[in-house]
Amino acid sequence: MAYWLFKTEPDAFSIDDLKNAPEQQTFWEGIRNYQARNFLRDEVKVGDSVFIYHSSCKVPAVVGIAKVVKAAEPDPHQFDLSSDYYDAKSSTDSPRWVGVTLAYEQHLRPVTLQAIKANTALTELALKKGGRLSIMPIIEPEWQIILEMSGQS
DNA sequence: GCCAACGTTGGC
DNA sequence: GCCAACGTTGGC
Repeated sequence: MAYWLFKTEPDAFSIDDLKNAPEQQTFWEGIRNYQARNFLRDEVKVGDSVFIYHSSCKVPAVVGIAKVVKAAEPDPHQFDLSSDYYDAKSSTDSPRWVGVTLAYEQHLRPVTLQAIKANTALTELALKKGGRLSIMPIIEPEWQIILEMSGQS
């Protein structure tokens, strides 16, 4: 059982989109970064908990929680010529990119990047290090701290 | 829209 | 396999 933070641009796909999706689930598509891919493929497991983080928006923040309901499988967009995520160097024999399926759990009172940066108890969080990673691990104590910061625990 | 930080690419 | 150039990300 592990904890993760997934970034998303709310203009493209927000926590509300996840909540409103069929069965409140979505295939987390379009990860095109090797480090993030390796996490998805090797370490993200069914049952893991995920903070949804909104980036590239007015108030970057952790806005909710989702659960992993399906382990990594090939991202079909990499084979779709008409997709922005198309990758000519990937093949169906050995797909380069994968995605997992997430299920909506709950909204949180947003925990802003500003607040996260200001919290000296959060020392390990990759977000603080200006990481551009779209998927990053969170250690359990820091997951709890962020939960408490949102007023839930 | 700027810019810093980081990842990826490609020449050698 | 190094490293410079280039592209992308994402906060401000």
